Amino acid sequence: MKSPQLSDAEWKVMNAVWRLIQDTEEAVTARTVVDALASSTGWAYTTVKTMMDRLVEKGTLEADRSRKTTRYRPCISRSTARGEATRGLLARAFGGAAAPLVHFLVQSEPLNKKDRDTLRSMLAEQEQAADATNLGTDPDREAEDPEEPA
Amino acid sequence: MKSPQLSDAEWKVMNAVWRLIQDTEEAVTARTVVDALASSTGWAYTTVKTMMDRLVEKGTLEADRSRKTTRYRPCISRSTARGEATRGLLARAFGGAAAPLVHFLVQSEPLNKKDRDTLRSMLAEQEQAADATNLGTDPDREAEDPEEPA
DNA sequence: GTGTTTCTACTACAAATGTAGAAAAACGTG
DNA sequence: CACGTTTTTCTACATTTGTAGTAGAAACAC
Repeated sequence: MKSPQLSDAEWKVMNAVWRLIQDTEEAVTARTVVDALASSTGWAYTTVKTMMDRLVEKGTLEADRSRKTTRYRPCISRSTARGEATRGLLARAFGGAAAPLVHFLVQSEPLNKKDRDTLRSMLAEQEQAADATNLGTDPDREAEDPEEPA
Repeated sequence: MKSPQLSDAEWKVMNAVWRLIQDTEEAVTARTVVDALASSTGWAYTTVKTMMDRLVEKGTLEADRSRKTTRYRPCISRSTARGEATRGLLARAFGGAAAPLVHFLVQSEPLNKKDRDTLRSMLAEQEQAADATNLGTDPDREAEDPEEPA
């Protein structure tokens, strides 16, 4: 079920596919992807084709061979892939806890006003959710602090 | 200068090294690391040793051969490594922009009260910094929104 | 239908990663 | 010092990733 983590080059391909699909609403050909990547990577047709076929094997892309030229479409959404990659990073580098990564990100890359506002309202919502859950509960105990496993 | 991205297994080793160093304040032997990883990975001595030596080649660990048994110590701090890994993820999967990842994280893993508070005060600080910078400036223009490159 | 352009399928091959065994070297100790 | 215990060094080997060439099949262009 869990698609394997994408490699660097695979991300480039997938990013192109997601973008193109979004633009055209249509499954894309390898050629389209090659062209889309040409300026940034300069990859040969066969290079991209090889990667796309490998991605099909991995279940990340799906190939539609019903027409003259094979069309590809993602099997997982960009956000799913992002989620998996993020969980991977969290697991590998942050002991699984999201908070340190959030802090790190906000620290290292100050957000602009819009993002700050969005974030604040997300926090407010969580505040509410927490309040609701914790009515009549030990007011100090809200969420454990997962520590890196030994 | 930029240490290469660490692989999964390498993160496990480095995590063990950072943890042990923190505990003991002393450069560690391969044996110590093997033992520390034994329960979670079951790796053979030579496996760990190989990885540690490769990490030395990569400049991630430093070997001190002045004593009978080689001692290793990290060449980069855990936070530096985390930063690099995070930048890698941002570049690969989020078009380089931190905000979407922050939102994603906060959404997918609600923060506890302490973390929320910390985060809010970080935001407040950035608010202030932004205000200070923007005195007498077009009040709408604060930070551009980097878009995924074509 | 013949030539030209494009695709597909295979194959290749080097570097990196994951995992470890074997043999040699060094250590510690009776 | 001879011997058992660790360490170190080398070597090995399967997989995955990055990158592409070739040859034959298909499709297109007239």
